[in-house]
Formats: sequence, C-alpha cells, structure tokens
Amino acid sequence: MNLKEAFTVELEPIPPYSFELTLRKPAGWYWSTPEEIFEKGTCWSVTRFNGELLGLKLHSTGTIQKPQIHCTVYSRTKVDDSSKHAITRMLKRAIKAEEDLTGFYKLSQKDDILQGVVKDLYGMHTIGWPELFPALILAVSLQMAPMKRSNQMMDLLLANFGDQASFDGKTIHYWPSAQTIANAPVEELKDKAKLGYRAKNLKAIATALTQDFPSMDELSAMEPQEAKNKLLTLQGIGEYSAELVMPKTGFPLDVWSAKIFNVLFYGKIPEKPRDAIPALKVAAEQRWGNWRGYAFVYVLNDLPKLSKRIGIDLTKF
DNA sequence: GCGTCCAGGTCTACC
DNA sequence: GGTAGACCTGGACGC
Repeated sequence: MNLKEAFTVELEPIPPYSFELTLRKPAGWYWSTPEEIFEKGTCWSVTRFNGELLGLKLHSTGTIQKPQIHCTVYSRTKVDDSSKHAITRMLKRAIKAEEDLTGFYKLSQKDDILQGVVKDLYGMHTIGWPELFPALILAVSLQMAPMKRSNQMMDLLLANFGDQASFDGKTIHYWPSAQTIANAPVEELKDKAKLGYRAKNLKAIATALTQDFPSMDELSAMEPQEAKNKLLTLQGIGEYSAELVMPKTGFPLDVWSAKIFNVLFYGKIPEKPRDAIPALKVAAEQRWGNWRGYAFVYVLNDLPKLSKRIGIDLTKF
C-alpha cells in the first residue's frame, strides 16, 4: 500500500534521552516491526492507528541532553486535526518522550547491579509498543519456544498475514491486523505460521481486540494493575505476557531472564528456574520498587558488558 | 536417516 | 491456594 506524507510534528523528549538506544535496543529488539529500517539517526517504521496503516519517519535532530525528534507521518488518507492530535499523543507515549529517568538514575547510584548498566546505556528509555496487537503477538510467540522458533512464527505471521507499507522510497512489512487474524481459520494459522497450540489463543486474542477492548493508549492511561488485569482476561495471556506488554511496573520474568537475575542476586543459576520466578519477582520489587521494570530492561540490554564486570557470561543462557 | 526430547507459559483438573 | 500435567511442533541431539 502506498502512503503519502500527511503531516509532521516535532517531539522534545525529557532528557536524558538517547534516540538510538531507545528505538533500537542493544539486545536487538525492534520498536514497532522487525522490518523497520534504522540508518544514522533516522528510523523508518510502520504502525496501525484506528485501522489505518501509518508510515513513520523519525529523525533525531538533537542530542542526549537536548533531545529533539522530527517525525513525518505518512497515510493513505487525509488526516484531520483531531487524528493528528491523537497520533502525536500515541507517538509521545511509544517513544517514551514523557518518561523522566531522574528517579531511576538516583536509585541506581546506590545499587551495584545498576551502577554500571546506567552508564553503559545512558539515556535509553524503556519499551513503548506503538500498538497493542503486535505486542501480544510477540508475547504469544515467545511462550514455550526457543528464540529461533519464536522468530520463525513471527516471520511467518508477517509474511503470510501481514501488510506492506510503501513510503519515502521504503517498503516495510507490518503485522497483521487483529481483524485479519480473527477472520483466519485456526488450521490456517497452524499451517502457515506454525503456531501450534498458540493458534487458538492468538485467534481468541484477536477476536477480543476487535470487540470492546481498550487500545494501548487507553491501557497506558489506566492504573498499571487495572491494565494488567484487563490483559489477563485474554485467553493465553498470563502474568509474564501481561507484564511484557505493559512493562510499566512489571518484572516479566521467564525462565531465561530468571536464570540471569538469579545469578545477579544470588550468584548461581537456580536448579529449577521456573520455580524460582515468584521469589525473584519479590526480590526485584524489594530492591527496585516501582523502578523494577526499568532495571529489567537495562540489565537485559547490557548483558555483554555486565558479564565482563561480574566475570560470569550471562549471554549464553 | 530416525527416534526422542523439550522449549524465553498458560490453563485446567484435581487435591 | 497450591500443584502436576497437557498443550503444538520444529529443531537439536544422540545414535
């Protein structure tokens, strides 16, 4: 689908703000879609807003201490003023423009795990999904599967059920809409995206989203616990997935990250990582309080350097 | 080549 | 309220 330039907007995030580290996390996580393009301070990406595909060109014109982002929005149709306003609000939330890291950095000064990671990743902000359904696709794909298989499922969903957006000389694949997955037969999802038992859950989630379910913007405006409870009503979304989608105050431990944090807290890999998760969540909350979600993102995006400092290779788990 | 095992959770049925 | 066991199926691994 060809998109035309609709409007531009200047965003001024709260410093310190690193555009590169925030949009393209060092551990390799994309911001909106795995296919987005990142070149020298410019990110071409795609999202869906009120059912319409939007092309996004985000270009950093500032610095970490005086951040400024020039954003061009591309659309198939004309964008009216009220939609411009809503899209701008969504962008601010998704790039974490209004997230103030001061409290987290203050806390990190007295914390031997965080001291180093905040220096390494100074100005990096946490994860802000532009749209809800793709975040849920990621959560479902990560369940009970090695990374390679999770990536296979996501790649096949993009290729067989996704959409394409062409704008500014770039063509980028984007995630299927909830409507598309809600309409697809479970067998087709199993065959074409190799989702296995997750196919049934993803279709149920997609169906719920096409009915009366809050958007990512609406969830973000809720109290974190209320938003989490809402996500937990979705079939196949448990504690881990809900916190992955709404990382505000969560600590979305899975067996992989449980091993890492167990080593950091207690110096060893737990015998049964899954059983260690509840106690580790309590320990993280006691240690970092409402900043534990930030600690989670910082630590997992700094494993190579953190490993060198502590003398244990955390990148092989 | 072929068989076996299990994965970056969630839900249910049973105590 | 706590806890085994099932769940799809592709890839890794041992033979």
